[in-house]
Amino acid sequence: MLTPENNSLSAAAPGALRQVIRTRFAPSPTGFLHIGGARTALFNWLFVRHHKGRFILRIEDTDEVRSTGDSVNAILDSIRWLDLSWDEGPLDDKRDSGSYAPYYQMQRLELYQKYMAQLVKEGLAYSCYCSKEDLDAMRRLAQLEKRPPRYDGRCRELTQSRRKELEAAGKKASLRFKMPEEGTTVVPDLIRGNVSFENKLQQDFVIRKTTGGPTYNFACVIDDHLMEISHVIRGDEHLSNTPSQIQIYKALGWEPPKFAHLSMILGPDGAKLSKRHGATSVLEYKQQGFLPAALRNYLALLGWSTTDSQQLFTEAELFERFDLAGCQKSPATFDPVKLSWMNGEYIRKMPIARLVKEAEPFIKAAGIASNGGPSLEKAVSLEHEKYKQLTEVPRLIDFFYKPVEFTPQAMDQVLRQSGVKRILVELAEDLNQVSPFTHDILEERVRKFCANRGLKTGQVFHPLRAASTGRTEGPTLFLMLEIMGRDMVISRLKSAAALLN
RNA sequence: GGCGCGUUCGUCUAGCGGCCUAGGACAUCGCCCUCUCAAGGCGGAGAUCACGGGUUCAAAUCCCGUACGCGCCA
Repeated sequence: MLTPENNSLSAAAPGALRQVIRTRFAPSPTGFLHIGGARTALFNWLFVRHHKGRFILRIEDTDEVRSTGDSVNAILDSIRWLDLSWDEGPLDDKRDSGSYAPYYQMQRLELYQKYMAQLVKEGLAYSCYCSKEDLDAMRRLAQLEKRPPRYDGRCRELTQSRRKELEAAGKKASLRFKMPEEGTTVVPDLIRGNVSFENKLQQDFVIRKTTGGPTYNFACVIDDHLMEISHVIRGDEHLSNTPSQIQIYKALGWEPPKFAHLSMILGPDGAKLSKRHGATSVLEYKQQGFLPAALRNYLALLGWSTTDSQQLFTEAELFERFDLAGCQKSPATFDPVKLSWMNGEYIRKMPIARLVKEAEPFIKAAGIASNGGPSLEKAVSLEHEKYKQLTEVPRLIDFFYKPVEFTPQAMDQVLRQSGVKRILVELAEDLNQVSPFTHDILEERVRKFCANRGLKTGQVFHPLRAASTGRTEGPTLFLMLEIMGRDMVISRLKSAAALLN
């Protein structure tokens, strides 16, 4: 049971602590966490880490039909994977719930009701008995008369007795907020400057649905205030809602937080990024072998930049350099190619042991078992500079662990060339004498092999690679042979030779 | 439809009145390195700063309008 008394907030004076930077990410659990949401969460998080404030996670689950527990889990998993640690929010084994709990809106209904009652009492909100049909008719008429379709305020002045009648007739009521009819509401936005809206063009918006639940615009205000959010950093799509919210703050005698509206993320065709553009869920990026740090770095650059256009940032640099002033007003197009490049940069900088650890799930999923072959560390390190995504690791090392499969190019362009069979047979014999079987000795030996026969190095190197890996591309040859080991190399040379006539 | 926001290389962006013959990054092209593929190094191409008017000695930068895109309301 939540009452103002046991809500610890009543002890803390709202507004008094505003110098503490507090931001929040408030997703609706109606699906997975998508890239746009992740970017919003990231900016809130970076802003807070820069200012040494607190990052709050709040679940806006008041849409009873569309909200699901699975979505909550998917979103929390995504945020955890991205490592955007929240300081307060849904309980988690190691996180403090904070003193502003609960963080699920459905558990805060009594709080909303309290402030709804206050507004009604002060004459700032009123019951509206219009049915969906009434409202539809109103809209159609407005369209016919070429007026903007907005609620005409007809229930504002209902008499007590009329109200009773309607209620007796079983009419369900929503609660509407009385918007001021004159003046303008200015939204001071940290990214866009002052944006003003004329009050007479706004409408008396619903704050409580007929089902009894609060609407987004209302719950959001109550929570942001009670949770002492200092900066509301959210997507552009909420800018038009902000004047309504500011009026609620005013009606309740509260000081609004600072606002910052982030530009949207678009797909390659200029439309808002969505499923038809490919992967939009954060978890899909995990599956595709992106590293959280790389995704964070890439996302940070979508709509934010420094004056020197720095591209790669350590986490500490991001904390230090991030600010709202560097945020872009215009929307940004998501570029998977650049993300991929950046991920490659992160992989290259990663110590090999760490890379192996990160890549292991992908290696296992590809059916590669490391027993019976070289160590994964050795195999993976050979192509360290080549991976852009973790998903590429298995197919660049699998020939160490699986039977050789010859690509058409390896067959046609290399192995089936004349004289190759003989080279392979002789090479197998020659390399069998090599000791120790190390890359420098091997290289010396093979070069000598070429010189003795008057062959160009390429005439031998390429067949050697094709025979031992089945491919025309791969890691640096002699180091690869060393790691493969004498037995495997010799036997592969022999069986490749046997394959040729 | 009304209101709001936006518009610099294909993409992300620097730029906040003279430093801009517009800088960086990804992508692209060429060369070098080289046993292949990468990585790396060097270099090139790529933006009439959406368009049209102003203001100013001077505008990508300030003001107004138009177009287009997007968002919100329904």
